[in-house]
Amino acid sequence: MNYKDLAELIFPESKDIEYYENKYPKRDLPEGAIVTRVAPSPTGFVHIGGLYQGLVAQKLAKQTDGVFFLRIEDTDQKREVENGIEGIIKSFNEFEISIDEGMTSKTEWKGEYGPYKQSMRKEIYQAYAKYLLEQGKAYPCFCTQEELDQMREKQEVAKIRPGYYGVWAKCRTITVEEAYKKIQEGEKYVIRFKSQGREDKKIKHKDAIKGNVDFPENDQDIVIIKSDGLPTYHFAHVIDDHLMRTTHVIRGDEWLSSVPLHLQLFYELGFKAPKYAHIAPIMKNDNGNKRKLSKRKDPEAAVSYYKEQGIPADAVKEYLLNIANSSFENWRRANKDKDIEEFDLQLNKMSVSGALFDMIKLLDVSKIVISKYTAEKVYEEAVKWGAEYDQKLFKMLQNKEYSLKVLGIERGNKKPRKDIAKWSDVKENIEYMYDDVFFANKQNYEFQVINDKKDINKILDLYINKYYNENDDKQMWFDKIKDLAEEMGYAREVKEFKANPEAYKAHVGDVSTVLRIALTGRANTPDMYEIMAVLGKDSIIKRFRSIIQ
RNA sequence: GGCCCGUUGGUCAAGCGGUUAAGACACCGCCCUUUCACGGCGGAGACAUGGGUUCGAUUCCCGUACGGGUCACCA
Repeated sequence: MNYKDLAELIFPESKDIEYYENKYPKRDLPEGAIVTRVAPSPTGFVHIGGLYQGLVAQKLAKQTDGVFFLRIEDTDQKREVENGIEGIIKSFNEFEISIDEGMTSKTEWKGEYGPYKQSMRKEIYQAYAKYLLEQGKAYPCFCTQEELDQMREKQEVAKIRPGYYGVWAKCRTITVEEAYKKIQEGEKYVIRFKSQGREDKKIKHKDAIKGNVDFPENDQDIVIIKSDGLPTYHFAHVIDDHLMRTTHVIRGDEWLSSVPLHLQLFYELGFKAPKYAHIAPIMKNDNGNKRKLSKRKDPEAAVSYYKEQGIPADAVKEYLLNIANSSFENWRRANKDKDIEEFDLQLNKMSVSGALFDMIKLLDVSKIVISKYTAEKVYEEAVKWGAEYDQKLFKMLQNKEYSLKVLGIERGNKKPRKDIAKWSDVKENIEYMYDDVFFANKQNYEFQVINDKKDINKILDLYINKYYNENDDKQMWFDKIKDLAEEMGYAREVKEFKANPEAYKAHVGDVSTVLRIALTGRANTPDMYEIMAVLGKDSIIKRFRSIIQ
């Protein structure tokens, strides 16, 4: 009896690995094209870090005319959540991080290297496990959880490095006959990889982001096939990225210390190892300590958060690119209207350590992004967001023609306003422009320099009855306000007033402020000429009359 | 604890043996301006620490401190 017999007993149905090697041939791609992937688990939560990694991986593939695919890593059935896969696909769609290959629904995929879901690849992993078994490079292990726990305890007490290795790897020395018998008797087992590594020897690894990193060799006999027949992450990674012909594995740096194991697995299987790029996580300051953005504690860790808040996907991507390559910011300034597709992302310029997530910066980026949108685009996005998250806003925007005018105020010129950072800002920003909303809200007119009731009444009265003409151009319009100021005994120029403050009650700016507050209920607004033009004469008169007593 | 990695203003970060140590966000002031925003100009603010190496270290080496990651039949 030999290894082959044992392998045959364990995986009688498995195909020869040649079958898979032929089925998934080397990709025919141009020189320098890279193949990357994003490989999340369907836990029902899409982390911003996952999106970040996906964005980086996708850009790199696209830049080189390579391939970017989405693989679902669902080998831990305990963690899988209903609609987890759909959620992942939806998120990548919403952020327009398009995949060339991969799952398109829970059961369907596109691409020639599928299935792109690990639970559907069970037989593939088993074929390779069998291949290892046949060569004596893997073996069944019958240790129970309790035995493993006890072993660990002993190791801890004795202050020995924990793990299943060397003399501690009990099942390593079980004879083929014995193992055969146990399996026939129905004993539970896992398949472990028989490591040839030595802890006292070093391996060199050159990471595309972290640079040169030396590690001790792996000497742990890690589990490659769990008792449920599914592979562990390590084994699935090696098999999948080999068969899917991934050239660059871009993943979170929590995997960095597994590199010796992975390299070893690639080597023992006879595969060429891919290049690795380990991305530092996005962190958060928590009482002076840095920690990864946490699913439980930080709402902004979930990609869904950005949608709920109404922060455009474009803005989130720009911010993420900022973190990825700080040169992006300079590029953006020099190329204000270019698509981010044109930015050349470089792995070796990525930070080695994790950046703190900066919401204020994100919002700043977002303001700039939105300031460049057309009124039409702002309108569409705001309506879409409102429909889902804010009915009042949604209703307010029903009149499209009017809303476009409102959203078009000071938009489209060389120095557009930057006062919307997220769609949830829109309502507060423009609600006073809608008569029904304006009059429904209680206005607290807090007049400032000029606060004499009689003067205010007179200013408003004179303005609508004597001065306002909706056909005036901006110059004429402002001259009229100056005339009004003069008539009322206010300085018609601010400079005049400053030069001679004793001569006047106040100045034209203060008169304007009265008009502005009466018109909008607030002291700070965009250009008043444009506001009046959009509101129209009737509304202006109605608003002023409601104040004049 | 072992093993890896990191540490430049509040934050993101350029830098790669000799620099007045960039820039962005945030902050402050001024200008522009009928308000706000935008824009322009200016300001404050940093090389964790101790030893080396060197004519010279933010940059190279070692230690210390601090921070992060990892040590599963989870990914």
